[in-house]
Amino acid sequence: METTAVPPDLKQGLERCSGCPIRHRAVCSYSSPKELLRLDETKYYRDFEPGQEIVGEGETMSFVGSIVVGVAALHKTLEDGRRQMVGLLFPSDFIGRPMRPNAPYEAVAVSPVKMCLFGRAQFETILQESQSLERRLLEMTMDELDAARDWMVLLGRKSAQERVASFLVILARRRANLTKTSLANGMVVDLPLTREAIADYLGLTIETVSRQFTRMRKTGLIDLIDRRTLKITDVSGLFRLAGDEDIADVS
Amino acid sequence: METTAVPPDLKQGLERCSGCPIRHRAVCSYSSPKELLRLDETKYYRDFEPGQEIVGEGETMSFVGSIVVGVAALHKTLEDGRRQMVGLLFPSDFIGRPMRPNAPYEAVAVSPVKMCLFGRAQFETILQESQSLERRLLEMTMDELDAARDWMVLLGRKSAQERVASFLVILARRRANLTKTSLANGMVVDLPLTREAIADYLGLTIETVSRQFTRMRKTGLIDLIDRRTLKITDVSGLFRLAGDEDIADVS
DNA sequence: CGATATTTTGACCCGGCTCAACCCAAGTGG
DNA sequence: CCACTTGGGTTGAGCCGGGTCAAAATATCG
Repeated sequence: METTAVPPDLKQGLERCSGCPIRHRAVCSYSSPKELLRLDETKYYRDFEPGQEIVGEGETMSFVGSIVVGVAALHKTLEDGRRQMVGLLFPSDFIGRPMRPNAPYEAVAVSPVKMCLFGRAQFETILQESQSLERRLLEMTMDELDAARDWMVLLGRKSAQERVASFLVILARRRANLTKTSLANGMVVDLPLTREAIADYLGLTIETVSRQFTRMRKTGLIDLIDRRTLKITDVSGLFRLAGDEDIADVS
Repeated sequence: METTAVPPDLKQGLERCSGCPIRHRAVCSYSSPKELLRLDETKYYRDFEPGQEIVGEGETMSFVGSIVVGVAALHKTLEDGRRQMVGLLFPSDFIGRPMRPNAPYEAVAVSPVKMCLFGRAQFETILQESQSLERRLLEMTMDELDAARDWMVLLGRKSAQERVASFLVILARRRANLTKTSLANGMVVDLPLTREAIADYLGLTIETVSRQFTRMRKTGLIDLIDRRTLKITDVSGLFRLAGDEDIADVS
């Protein structure tokens, strides 16, 4: 139960948990200073290149952990190659499920990713003894379930146009939260995903995604700055298109 | 902390928790006899008619609890009336999320439903103090999340034919588990849902669902016995159509 | 037995998929 | 420095699966 067998240089670069950028939002956010010390001893960091696989579909996971920096995607694939994204993870999101050795999906780094990891067995042991970790994990799982259900509505009932609009709204919301600016016309959003990944997210083809973008440009809802950046020129129009959002907090 | 204000006759019919049909699978399945006593004191039963609303979308829930008998569905609805089912609940499944007062979906009884309920605030109190309840709730939430993600693949990438096949496979699996018989040709499955509910489940229209059923009848995959019952005449064919299942356990 | 709800079937249409060409930016090596 | 490749993105033409609308068939229920 000492420091685990991790190359010491991996411990460099990022310091103790107390200074961790996701300290207050990740699975450890309810942990006491004492518990944090224990996690501190056990954790290690690992980096992933864009496109690099974090775990394969069906594979046994040797670790679980949180995204500290970057974006990762969870995919499921049918035998004939059709793919559907089933999770999009940002810093502070957790990958891996205690008590469930096998990943039911593939996890891939979308941008350069830094993860804070724990050996799965070790994490399970800690979890057994920690009410606060378990509580937070329950909360985060419920949030993911809520997101998954909104996503199901999108996939089951929305048109291509509405799907793309919803996707942009999600990104804009996220960004507004993070930067604590309000959603406003002229807001610049950068797309963390390629067209292909967006298509996988939305249950569409890349061609359709592309067409919807240009259509929204022609309608004056958005400005395409470059392939990874766009400006929302008509927030309320976009929200109306997306369909299911509380327009309430568009100020 | 006594018995809550519930008409005493509701306490009849179903006895103490120890004899409860879902005792070993519900949220309370990890609870000690001592904890069970506490739950026993707090719980009450309530019945819902088919079609009756259990909670409305966005409504504040005054209770949480488990389905003891029957089937319930969770729906989300867009402003223009398009509906998508986002959850299908059977006995032992749990409705309501601690620490989240508002339901993000509508819950409706599909068949006559008997629920074992707790006041939401009371349940939250008990949950604070109970590792075993919380652990089980976490497990169940993760299971739901897994199901939701399979469902997303269905909605995002499968054809109408594949969706209906997948739906039947899910029902057949469930039934095989419950009755402990293996999946076999000639297995009779009863549909707990109307065509409309099936369509909502699958992200299709009732017409398409109907057409796919008759198509599968003509192909010799199934026999339609009556509108709520069918016989699977070609299990492996059905599984192949469904596409993503481990055909492994078709014996 | 009429009356109403559910399901099936048919005819037609359209949104999004397929296939293919083209564009554009960023390497890469001669 | 330029020709060539390479990978992502856009655009166009045509098709088809599943939606829409309408009507017939089949329960279900007083």
